[in-house]
Amino acid sequence: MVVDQSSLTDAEVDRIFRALADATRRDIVRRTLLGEASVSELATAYAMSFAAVQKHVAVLEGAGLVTKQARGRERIVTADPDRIAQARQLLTALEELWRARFGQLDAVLADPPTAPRSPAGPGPTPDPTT
Amino acid sequence: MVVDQSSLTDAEVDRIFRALADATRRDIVRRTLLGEASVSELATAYAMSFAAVQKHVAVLEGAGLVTKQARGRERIVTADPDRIAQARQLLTALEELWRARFGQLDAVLADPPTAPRSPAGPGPTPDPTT
DNA sequence: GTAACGTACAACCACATGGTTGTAGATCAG
DNA sequence: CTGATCTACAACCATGTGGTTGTACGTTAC
Repeated sequence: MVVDQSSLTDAEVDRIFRALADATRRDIVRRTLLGEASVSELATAYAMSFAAVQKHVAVLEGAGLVTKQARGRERIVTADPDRIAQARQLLTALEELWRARFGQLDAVLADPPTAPRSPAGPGPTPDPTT
Repeated sequence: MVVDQSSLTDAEVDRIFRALADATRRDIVRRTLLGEASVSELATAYAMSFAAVQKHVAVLEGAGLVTKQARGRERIVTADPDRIAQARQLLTALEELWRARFGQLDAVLADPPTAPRSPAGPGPTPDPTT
């Protein structure tokens, strides 16, 4: 019932999910959710070059999942929980869409005289040839 | 509170989010959540070749987001809402991780009999010794 | 000032991805 | 059987991705 005003472009959603489709980046999100960390601090945690971690952070930043702020010569990375919530909301919306498939149930309850139909949807009649 | 035993590999999570990082594939998931559809039926909905849609379905299938079942010469595609729920749960876990940053408040409320943990401090003193 | 540190960025490489076309095999309709 | 449909799969191409190394520049420490 919560009408979510996502206002996310397809391209933005692409970037968000793509950014999350990497274990290193998910771990960076975890760490920066728990507490801010500089890029170099993050880099020490992974078996890859500093530049590689830098790129991962850039991908996360491009997806809006983290933000960078300058502090002296360091760049402090902080995760944005709202962005994650938006992503989660997208998945929740999908699940609710699925629920709507059986949601004729509500219609049935509101419309008793209707014959109990199978939730096969607006497709052709199921033809089990097996 | 509900301890979800996802038991998802990093590689699996990668595949799930990567599969969701494409507008066409997300739309296929939507359609097949609402009702089953053959690959050729899906293909008519997009401005690309049948083979391209076939590949998208294969990516979704590889991620476990949809399943294919043979029906005559057609392959019926059906989305798996459980898989989507798993993905959502991963994001929820991240958000809860963030909440933990602001104190064991929830932990205290949800875990009364346990001895009071040492106040890890909600301040910016992260020391994630993995 | 000099050296070390943290970052940015470019160039490069191997490989995956998203698309195409083409060919071939099953299956349904006539 | 013949033809149309649906699918599978291979080959190919352009582009993106994840990693590397190297260089340059601002900032901190001494």
